[in-house]
Amino acid sequence: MGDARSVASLVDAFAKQIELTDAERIALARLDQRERNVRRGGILQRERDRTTELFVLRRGMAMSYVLLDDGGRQILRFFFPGDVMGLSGAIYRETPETLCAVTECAVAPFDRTALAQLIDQHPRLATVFLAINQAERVAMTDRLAAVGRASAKARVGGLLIELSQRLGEQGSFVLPLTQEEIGDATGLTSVHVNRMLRQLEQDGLIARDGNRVTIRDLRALARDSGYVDRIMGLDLSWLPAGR
Amino acid sequence: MGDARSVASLVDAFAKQIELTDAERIALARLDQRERNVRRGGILQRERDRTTELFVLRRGMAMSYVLLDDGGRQILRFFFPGDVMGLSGAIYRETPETLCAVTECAVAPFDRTALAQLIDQHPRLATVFLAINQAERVAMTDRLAAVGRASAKARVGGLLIELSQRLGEQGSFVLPLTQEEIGDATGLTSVHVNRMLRQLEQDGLIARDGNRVTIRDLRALARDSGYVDRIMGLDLSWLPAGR
DNA sequence: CGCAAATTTGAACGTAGTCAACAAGTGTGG
DNA sequence: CCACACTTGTTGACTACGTTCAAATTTGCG
Repeated sequence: MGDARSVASLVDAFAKQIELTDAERIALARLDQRERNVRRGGILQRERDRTTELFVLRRGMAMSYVLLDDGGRQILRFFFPGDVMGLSGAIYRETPETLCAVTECAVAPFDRTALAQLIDQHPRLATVFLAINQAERVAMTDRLAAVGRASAKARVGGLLIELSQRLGEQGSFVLPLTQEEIGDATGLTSVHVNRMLRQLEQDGLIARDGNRVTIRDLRALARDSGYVDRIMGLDLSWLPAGR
Repeated sequence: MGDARSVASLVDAFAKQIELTDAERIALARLDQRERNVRRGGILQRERDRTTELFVLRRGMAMSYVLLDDGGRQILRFFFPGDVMGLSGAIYRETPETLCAVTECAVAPFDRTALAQLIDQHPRLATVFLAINQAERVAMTDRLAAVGRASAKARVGGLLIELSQRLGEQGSFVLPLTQEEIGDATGLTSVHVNRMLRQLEQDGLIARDGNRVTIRDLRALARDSGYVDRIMGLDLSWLPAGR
């Protein structure tokens, strides 16, 4: 919910969905008062940890993943400023997934009891939370469909589009992931990711210069990748008035 | 969240997570008063529909899926009695996924405004909703990891375990899915699903008699499939008192 | 500068997909 | 009650996409 070089608070993220009352703004702001910096590769919480902490990502880019028994890992999603991280850790006795900083990050940690208190006092925000959560589930749905059915080229192309929407301008951005990480997110080997990247380049769909990627033909890339844009807005008009 | 031949209400499902107050029970019961029967294959809501309706599944088994541009489809999840269906349709202007009855079903429809009202009056239930939702996201996460990395045999094996937990006793159940549907859920072709089923049978991991499947060696099947049991309970001890 | 990580390329292999044909089961209408 | 159509399941031969293994090259960092 904002671009990775920018800074976004929880208030910003929620304000994009509904008109917040002053009391709601104050309550949300209380959740991200503290700030902690995390360096590239830093682990915020590890699979199987017992933790009750959640985070708002303020600056940078993070990801969540699970380790597979064969030693590999599956990257589940990427986080951008304004996103809440670690909700699943808060509701399970043991965290099911690892949270890790992709780039240097700033996060605002808060405890799940603060979340409970927020919901108790501002029920409408609970619904927004629920909606945002559901939107993330839908996004994961798209990933599942892509990983299940799409060709390697389409999967890589789709990921590039997603990243360019989040952290680029005019389709140009610095790729913060290694090819191995792209593979772990798309279910491919790093070798094959490499081949697909060069093929996309050769097809004229993207250009690369070092770590900088430029989408040259978004239309064609989106078509080839079966990319679905879910930014087309939630509809939260049915919520009751805020407190 | 019970077995598919049984009947479960929303109250049952929530009561498994927390101690409900009388007022909460009444409020939840109000959501599933009406009952509608749906025949096998019936569509509850179609992708791109504009609907504001949610459902509690009372009896039977249902599924959600998205259609892919190449004509295929990806089955996203299966629903069992006590599960809430259609939340994503309620928060998006257009439903992102189709809801379809796998077996003959009984559902209780309610409008999203009723959900908003519930949350407003019983904020604690909102948190439970959020938690259940998150648990579903985690389950989808496991699917993503499986589809992304696991072998065909492991994917099919994992699905069989999941189904046997939900609708079987002693690892024996009537498979309500065609092999094509299993393929659409696991990202495989029906032909290959067939091969994997017979291979699992030949390995002595399962037995088949018509549509009845019996898990012969759960231990080995779970190991080979990298099955993760997420039933190991949510931790909702941190919620405030109910109203 | 020197080392480790990341990228790039090639060749051989294997898993799963495709195409095709047939068998078995199911429901429908004559 | 049977004939027919249609869906579902089963099997074989061939294909192709992506993996594996290995090695060379480049990049970035201490």
